[in-house]
Amino acid sequence: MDRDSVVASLLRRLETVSKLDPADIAAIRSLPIAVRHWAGARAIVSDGERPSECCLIIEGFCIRSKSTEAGQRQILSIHIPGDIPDLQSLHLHRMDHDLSTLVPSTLGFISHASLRTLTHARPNVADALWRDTLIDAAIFREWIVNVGQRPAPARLVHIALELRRRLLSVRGGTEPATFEFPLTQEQIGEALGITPVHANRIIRQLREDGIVDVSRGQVHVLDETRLAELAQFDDRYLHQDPAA
Amino acid sequence: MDRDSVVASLLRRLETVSKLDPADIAAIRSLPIAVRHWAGARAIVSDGERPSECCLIIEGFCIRSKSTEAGQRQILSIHIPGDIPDLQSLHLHRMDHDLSTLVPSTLGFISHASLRTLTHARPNVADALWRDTLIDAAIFREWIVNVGQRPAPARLVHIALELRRRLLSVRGGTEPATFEFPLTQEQIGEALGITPVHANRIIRQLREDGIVDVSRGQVHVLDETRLAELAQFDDRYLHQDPAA
DNA sequence: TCCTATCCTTAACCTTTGTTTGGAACCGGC
DNA sequence: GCCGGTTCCAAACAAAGGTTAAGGATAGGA
Repeated sequence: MDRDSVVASLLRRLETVSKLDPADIAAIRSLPIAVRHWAGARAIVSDGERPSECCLIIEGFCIRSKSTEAGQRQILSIHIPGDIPDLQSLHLHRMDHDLSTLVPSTLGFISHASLRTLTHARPNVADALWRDTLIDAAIFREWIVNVGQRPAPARLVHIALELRRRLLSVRGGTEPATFEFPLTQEQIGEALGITPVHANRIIRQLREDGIVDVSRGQVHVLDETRLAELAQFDDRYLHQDPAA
Repeated sequence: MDRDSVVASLLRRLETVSKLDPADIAAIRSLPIAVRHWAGARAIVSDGERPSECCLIIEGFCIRSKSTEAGQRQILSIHIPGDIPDLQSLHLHRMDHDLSTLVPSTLGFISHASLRTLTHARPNVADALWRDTLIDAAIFREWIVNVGQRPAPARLVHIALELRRRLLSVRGGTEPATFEFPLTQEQIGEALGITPVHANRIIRQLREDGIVDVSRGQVHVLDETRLAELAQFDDRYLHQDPAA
């Protein structure tokens, strides 16, 4: 993967979310990024560690998760190319959760030192990155609502629609009827706060009802109208318009 | 309330969480803050609005919450003096949730303009405030785990212990057996993702079991050992040590 | 080709939580 | 001292989700 397309994914992301002037863009372009390939289902950084770099997803999917003492795991967020899922480690030095790949992925590592130099030199870039972490937090808030208030089927379709919406900033175009959703039923359960058995139940139900088919790492929307009605998905919390 | 003690609550908070040099502190001290009093259970900023200032809690308690179309409300966080619960509005211009008082409170309003000037002039202060919003996000992550994975009684004691721990940075001293917890049972339900009836059930159960007594806006710890065992509370996610 | 591991699927049964409802206690205002 | 609204308390029943257990599909490796 060449350098330009590596930075491109990051820039596309920051620009869908913030306004940057040419000098800012040039400064971001000159960030040193170490590209590495990762297998699927592997830890990138783990709870308790003190990383000295942040991880840009260039290709693939990652998740953040947190485990209780009782051994249960909660998935906190799903990440796509262009995301820097552990940007918070720049200021929160000790990890309080895990970051790992979902599928084989290409990752770009950027040292905290170079990011700190950049943000101190260019307040505009600092603001853009800060804003990025704030959107991250906005998504966490929506997930609290999701897990706390919605019944399990609505929970599932809500995170699916969120992912589809966010993928637009990478894949471009309009919202597709079929898109990648590389979670096993067990992982779906971990994201929704339900058991894998119950995840299976609701997936089957949604399929039988002709609303949506979640299988083999993909989502196929069967009935867009009833899906929207069930999910109550409003993308405002994603703050994707830099002007707004 | 005099100016010094107003800024003091903010400084105490930022300093328990970040390192600031004398020039930074002086700059923060010179921020214009408009002090206003608010009744209990009143909105401060609402979902959809575009505030032009941030709100520092000087005295009292506030909550952030989000409502679904179905009319259910989820409480997202509880805030105490020294917190700036809507600091995110500095970069996320449109509110995606509500902020309101829980009890009569004294609030200090700081304009976005003056905050932006300050953060651009002093990258150190920007980092401290950024870090503050990142801790906010870390708490959201823990709440996702709380609502997603823990049974209802553990959920309740977990947020109670979190509040007690955070109150230390305001009240000082060591963790008290009795502390303020100004939520009605209905609000407790909204924070835990359960109905008020079920909130009542588990509160009663915890009291009968001699673990903790939650009543009249207060928490009385009856058995510290069994409480810790039930809550599995580990304060690492609060990132209260600036050095760590 | 078989073997193995992972994932998906299903069923029966049990526990937790939601629903509905009603009453008691408390509190501020008159 | 009474009154209307909260808040708290409680019981009976219903629904959602968890547990356990087991068989079946799929895919990659030997």
